[in-house]
Amino acid sequence: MTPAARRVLEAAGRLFYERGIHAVGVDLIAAEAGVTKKTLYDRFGSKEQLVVEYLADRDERWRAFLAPRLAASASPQGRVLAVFDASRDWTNANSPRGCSMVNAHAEIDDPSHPAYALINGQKQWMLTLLTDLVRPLVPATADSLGRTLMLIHEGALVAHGLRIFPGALDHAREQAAILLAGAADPGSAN
Amino acid sequence: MTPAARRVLEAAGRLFYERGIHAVGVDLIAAEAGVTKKTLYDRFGSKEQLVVEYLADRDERWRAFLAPRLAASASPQGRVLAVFDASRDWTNANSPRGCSMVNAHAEIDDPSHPAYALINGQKQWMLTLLTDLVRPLVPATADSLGRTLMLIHEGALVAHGLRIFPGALDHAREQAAILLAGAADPGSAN
DNA sequence: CGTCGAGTATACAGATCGGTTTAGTATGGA
DNA sequence: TCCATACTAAACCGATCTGTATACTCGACG
Repeated sequence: MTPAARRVLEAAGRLFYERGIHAVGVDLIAAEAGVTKKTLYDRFGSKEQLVVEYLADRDERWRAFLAPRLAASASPQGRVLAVFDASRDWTNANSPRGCSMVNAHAEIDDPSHPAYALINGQKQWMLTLLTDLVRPLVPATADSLGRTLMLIHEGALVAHGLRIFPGALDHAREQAAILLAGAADPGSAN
Repeated sequence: MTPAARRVLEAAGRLFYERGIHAVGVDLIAAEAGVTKKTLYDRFGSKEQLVVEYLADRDERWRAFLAPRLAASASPQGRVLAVFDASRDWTNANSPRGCSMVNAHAEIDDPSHPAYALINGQKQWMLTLLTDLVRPLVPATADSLGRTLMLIHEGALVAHGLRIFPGALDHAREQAAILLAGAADPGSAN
């Protein structure tokens, strides 16, 4: 990726996330990147493709942010909680307005849009991750617990983005810890 | 509200929800409503105001949908579960693409936009409702349990809208029931 | 009978949209 | 030296955007 392309992607990412995809025009992106529209179209071809690369880049950076924290956790419980810790730090630093995938989904109705598969894939990856992390703890009910953790996690991202109440991700982490403790205990419902 | 205004609001609500607010122009709304643009602007004044009335109307209809189900439940537990049941039926009938408030929020960056207060008010209303419903059960920890239920509920709406896994609202209801059962039990955490 | 509100039809305005085109500059490697 | 790549500058395209203006019809109501 050329330096100009990197600046375009940075500007597009910032503007798309803060103002919404349809609300941001390519002229503004080019201007903010200090680049002409010709360069933008030479590198990305279309606004649609730029949207796809924006989402792919954000997902990639999130996974790179999460990976070392997962690797640093020794226990399954610790790894699940590391996901919530990482989400808290990530949202505080990069996502005041909630999940970029969810927000982008709100603006894209066409399921054949190339961003659709990316958005769905990202959520499936998170669900699979959480489910796989709890499988050693609760082999029989890993799917159910994974889904519950997913709901709490997604709910916390929304609550954070809409400022429903402060500390949503901390609260989510607490509840996740309780669920994990209850799951480890044999006589528990789930 | 005149018949033409009602048709405009119906068309706007359908199109805004299905395609996104910025993706739908007033010309299309007027055409779908079988109305001229002049009539639309005579009744609503601006697209922004139409957006506000779209969200207000949807919120009003949701509350009207929920109210009798709450009234029909005798116990606090039953009323909380009635919220999840109502959400499941409502989303199946009206919200294949998730919460209209969350989706609208993704498209509105300006906190001074009149829709902002409406969106925030709707979420605060839901949080207060859930918290007040569990207060008789757990007077000391109602705020915490209300927030947890809110996270699960919002997460389920997102999971439903993004098709993360099927039956998200049923799963949310199950988990809510477990939380309520655990909360009623004295020796429990939370 | 007269008036007023609600509506249609249509043209228009100015801005912005995504995207293209033409022309030219600077750089670095074969 | 030659040539491809990366870029700037700026004009241009047709379409669409929100919003307005003009002129008219129709029915209800006093």
